[in-house]
Amino acid sequence: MQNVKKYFTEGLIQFTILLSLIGVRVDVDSYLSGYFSPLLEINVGPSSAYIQTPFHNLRDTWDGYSVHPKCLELDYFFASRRLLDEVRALGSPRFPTQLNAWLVHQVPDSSEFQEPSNNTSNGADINSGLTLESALDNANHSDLLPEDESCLDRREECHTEIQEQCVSGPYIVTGACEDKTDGKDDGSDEEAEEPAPVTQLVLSSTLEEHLLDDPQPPSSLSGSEDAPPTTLDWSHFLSTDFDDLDPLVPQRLSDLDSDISSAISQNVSLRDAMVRGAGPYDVVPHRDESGSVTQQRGPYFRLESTNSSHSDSSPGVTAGLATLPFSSVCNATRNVTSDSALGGCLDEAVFDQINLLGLEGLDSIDPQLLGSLEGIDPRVLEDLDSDSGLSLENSSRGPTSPGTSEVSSSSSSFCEDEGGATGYSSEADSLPSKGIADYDTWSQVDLSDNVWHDHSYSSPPYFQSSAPTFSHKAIKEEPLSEEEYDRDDERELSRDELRARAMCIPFSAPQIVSMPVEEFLELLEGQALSSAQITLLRDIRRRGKNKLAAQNCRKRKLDAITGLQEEVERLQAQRDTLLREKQHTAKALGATGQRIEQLSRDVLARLRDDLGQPLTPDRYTLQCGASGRLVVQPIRRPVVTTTTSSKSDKRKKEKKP
DNA sequence: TGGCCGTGTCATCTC
DNA sequence: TGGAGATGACACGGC
Repeated sequence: MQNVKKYFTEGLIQFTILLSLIGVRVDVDSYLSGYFSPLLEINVGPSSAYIQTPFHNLRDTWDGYSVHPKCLELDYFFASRRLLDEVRALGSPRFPTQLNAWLVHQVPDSSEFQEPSNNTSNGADINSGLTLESALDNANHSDLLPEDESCLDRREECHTEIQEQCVSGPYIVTGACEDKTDGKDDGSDEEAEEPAPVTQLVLSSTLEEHLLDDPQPPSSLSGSEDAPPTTLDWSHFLSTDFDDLDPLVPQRLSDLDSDISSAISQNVSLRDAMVRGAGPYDVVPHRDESGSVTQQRGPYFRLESTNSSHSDSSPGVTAGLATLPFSSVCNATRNVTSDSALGGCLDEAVFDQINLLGLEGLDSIDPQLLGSLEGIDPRVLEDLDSDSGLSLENSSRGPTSPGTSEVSSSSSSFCEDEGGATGYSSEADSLPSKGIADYDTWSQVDLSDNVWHDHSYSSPPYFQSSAPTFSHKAIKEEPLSEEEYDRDDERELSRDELRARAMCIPFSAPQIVSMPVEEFLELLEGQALSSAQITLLRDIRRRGKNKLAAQNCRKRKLDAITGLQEEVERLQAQRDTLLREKQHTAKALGATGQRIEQLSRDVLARLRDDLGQPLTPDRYTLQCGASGRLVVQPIRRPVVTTTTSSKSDKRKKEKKP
């Protein structure tokens, strides 16, 4: 029973859509007890959930029907979703048909590229039946004219898609691609080369077959003579209620033109078009004259903009309101069947979801990327945020570093950045991370790449042997090799080193500097040192730390200077840019002022006063009111009072008292 | 030989 | 209150 009901409803849906295509409106809601009510919504017009415009107010009373009195936004939105599911259940969506609709839609546009003779036989007839969009269509064509070979290439790609889809027709072939039309100029031989000749096309509707047999262009099917009453109602509606929509749509026709032109210029790819928000749908209102009243949802995305183009031709209004199908041609030619009609709605719904899926796919990528990034060392990621090597240095120092707690992060890391400039503590900090064993090597191994200063500290070899009781972690590192001992002996020792040696202090300067305060205090207390030795140890430690601090301070200073220089350059560039913009604005303002002045003169020259004399700019001026009205006003010259009169007045005033 | 630069060191301040 | 860091100022050596 469920299947029977399903088939019944499906057939009813198709029949309803077919009727709606020919202008007969059927309220399916009353038959389908609400479950298939979305069909009515689809028939009625665009979903306000998509358009986000107040046009649903008009839609509610459109054609005398009260569509959905409550919760229009959500209802339409979910209705579209339900319809999508239903159509999916009905069968596979026919995207090729929809694609052909797009291509057919391009027929009048490409007619500009065609020979006049082609227009007479193919797509030109489509244009012949158009009345509403003549001006807009011309604008589109004018926009298309400058299009170069890229557009042709796009059309060739489009043509390829047609062939691949194996669903094509004579109008599509001739209209979609210019090269194909050229081939038709040469003769009908080109058609033989078509991989999908017309006779081999499989069409899903009898009407389509009729169209194929009938050389008459698709638009003629829904010509003005056979236009259903609904189309007339629409025309009447559009012509009468348009002014009411004016405040709702402040955009101008030029905006629509630009949109349409852009949409046409990038028309070929269906995916692109769908992603772009169904831009080509804006173009479609051309086919409104065809009379098919299928409530395509084409204008959903662009309803706001299309409605704004209210001026003369009002094709945008046609499209926007309704719903008047962009694909009237395709509807008339191919999508007249229920499948096609559903496909018109379905395809958008499907592609909406595809777009959503695409976006969701992006979201789904992130975890993958994150997952792939999991294998990366977190420190590397931290480096990306680190503007300097300071934090890196801290992380690389490792727990075995004796100076981790003692030496500040900035100071120790700075020495690493400097390539081991002259900081012993820096070397002491960096050594463990580099696998260098002992602090005694700190001054020789790495530092001297760039700078080797005499003031650097080093501990003599005998310090190593003479400090067996020192429990610092650094001492546990690998001992110095004999070569390193020799080099340490050979190199010139600093003053503190010499003093330490002279006073038989059993610790190296790096050890003294890098060890924590607690250990240093324990060292002073537990080693039974003399006061001179303690003072020297404190001085060594103080000077060593101050050295690192000075290095850090200098580096920060350089960084600050560099940053300020960059800031200065950036601000100078910004200043130059602003100056250029100012000049351009001044030029534009001057040109506009001159143009306004010229226009004022022209207007005044055409006007006459009461005496029949032409108005001169010296006496009259044009004022533009807030309402946009242009008013001619006489120039009021200020009364010039001479100095003598003012003086006389003063005298009079003085005499009066 | 004087200037520049890098570095170490001191004095001072702040935390 | 002492330690540590920051910083200006100075000295020194190398180029």
